[in-house]
Amino acid sequence: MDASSKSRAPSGPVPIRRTVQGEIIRTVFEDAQRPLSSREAHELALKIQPRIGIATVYRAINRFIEEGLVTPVDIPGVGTHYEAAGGSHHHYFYCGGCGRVYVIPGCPGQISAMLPPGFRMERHDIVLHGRCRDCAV
Amino acid sequence: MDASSKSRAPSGPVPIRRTVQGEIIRTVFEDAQRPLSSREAHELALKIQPRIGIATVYRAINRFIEEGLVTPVDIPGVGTHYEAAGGSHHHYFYCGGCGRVYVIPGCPGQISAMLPPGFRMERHDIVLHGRCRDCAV
DNA sequence: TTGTGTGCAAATTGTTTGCATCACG
DNA sequence: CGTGATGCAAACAATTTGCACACAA
Repeated sequence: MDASSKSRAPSGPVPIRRTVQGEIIRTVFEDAQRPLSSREAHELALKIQPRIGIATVYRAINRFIEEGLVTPVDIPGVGTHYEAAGGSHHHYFYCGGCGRVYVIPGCPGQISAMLPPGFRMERHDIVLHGRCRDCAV
Repeated sequence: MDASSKSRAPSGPVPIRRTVQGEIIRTVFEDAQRPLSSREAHELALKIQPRIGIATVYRAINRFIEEGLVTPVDIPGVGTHYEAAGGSHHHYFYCGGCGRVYVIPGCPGQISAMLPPGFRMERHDIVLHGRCRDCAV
C-alpha cells in the first residue's frame, strides 16, 4: 500500500539495468586505459562474450556517455573513439604508425587567450598527430 | 617520328582539367572565408549551377586536397569540414548555437612541451567549442 | 510480472565508386 | 579525338532504429 516503501521518486531518472553485456563493455573501456574505437571495443567484447552485437556496443556506449562514464574522443581524419571518463583533464596523440590513440596529460594553458572578444568557450580539444616512440623513425 | 613534338614527359603528373563545376566549387571555398561542410559547399554550388551532384563536390574536394588547395578540418562531434588552404597557421571555434565554424588565428604555443619523450609531432589540431558572439547568452 | 537491454536486420547518413557520356585541351 | 570530369545510382562504411524476445529488478 505504501507507494514510497521503495523510496522511488514518482518519475525519477530512468533506472539503468545491470546486464552481462553492459558490464563486459564497461570493463573493456575501464581496462583499456586509452580511447577505443567502436570496432576495437566490439572486438574486445567479443573475446569475452562471442554473441555481443555491434548495436549493443553502440547502445551501451551511448548509455555510458549519458551517464558520464564514457567520453567520446574524435580523432581528426581517423574517426570517433571513446574512453572511460573520470581522468583529469588531458588531450590526445594519434600515432600514424600503429594507429593507437595515446592520452597526453596536461594542457598548454593560454587557450582562452585565443578567444575572440564576446566568444564563450565551453570546451577545447587538442589532438596531436605524429609518431609514438615505438613507431619513430 | 618525333614523339616529343608536344614536349610531353613520358609519364608526367596527371594534368588537371579546368571545368565549370570545378571552378564553381573552388570559388565557393575561396569566397567562404571559413570551413564548410560538404553539404554547405554543395548547397552553395547548387545556387550557381543547379545540376551539380554531390559526388562531383566530393571528387572536386578530394582533388583540391591532393593539389593542396583545400584542407580538411575535422570538428569533433560535428563532422568533416573543408577550407581553402594557404592561410597562416590557425585553429577553429565551433559555435553550438549557429553551427558555424570560425577560424581562430594564432596558436597557444607550448604545444610540443606536452609531447612525451620519444614522440615526434607532425601536426596539431585545436578546436574550441562554445558560443560565438552572436549566439552568446 | 514489467519493462529495459539484447540480437538481428533494415534504415539512415556521409562518402566513394562504376559506368555511360560530356567536353577540355 | 583521347582522357579526365560529371551525373546518376548503386555500393560502402559507420551509426541508429524497429521489433520480438530475454532477463534484471
